[in-house]
Amino acid sequence: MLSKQLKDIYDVLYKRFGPQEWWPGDTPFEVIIGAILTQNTNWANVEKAIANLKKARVLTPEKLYRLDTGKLAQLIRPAGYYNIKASRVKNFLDWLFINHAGKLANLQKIHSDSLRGELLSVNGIGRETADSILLYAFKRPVFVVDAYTIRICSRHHIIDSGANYDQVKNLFESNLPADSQLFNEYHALLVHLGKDFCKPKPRCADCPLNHLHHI
DNA sequence: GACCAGGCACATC
DNA sequence: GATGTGCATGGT
Repeated sequence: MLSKQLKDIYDVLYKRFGPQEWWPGDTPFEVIIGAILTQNTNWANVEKAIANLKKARVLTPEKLYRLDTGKLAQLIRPAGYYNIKASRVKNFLDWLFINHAGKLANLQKIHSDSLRGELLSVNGIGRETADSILLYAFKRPVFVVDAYTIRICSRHHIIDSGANYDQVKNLFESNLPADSQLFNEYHALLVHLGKDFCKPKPRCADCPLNHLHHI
């Protein structure tokens, strides 16, 4: 039974690592900007970039929308890929202001599937970033898949290697209750596990999930 | 110095 | 649909 297996994994991780209290960020807007900045980037570097934005007092939709893209790029330099990420932040803001009056509150009434489609239409927002925004900024019961999720599930034979993003997302969403708090904690726990035990070059001898394979 | 980090778009086959 | 490449800083 897949749902029991997924629940067992969650219980093991929660007991081992405890609550993760994601997403780190004071406001939904900060969560969204962080979701774009953390693409393929260590979170510690993103924190430096966000600190720069706060220090410059531009971490609001209005201020960032008006800020010159080159200036934005310099502020977010520590996050890496700063030119392309500055464009991506701008693309999101263009969409927000042109289609939704620049107000995040206007997004609350949009259904998750529809909002996901709109976010995916923004150049620079892909599936993981869109799902992170839906779950962590808007509390929608959407499961976020990332490189760690696929690697962990693949190595523990929960999915076959080569499974794509949507297959893995569908697996979790179909076999767990649609609970945003559960999905929040589950994804964060998988990332924690991945950082400690599931790097590309495996060091999985002491992985907490190993004892679940009691064949 | 090598490796890695909470991806994505785009070109190409 | 699968695969390869550019994008870039900073920690271990």
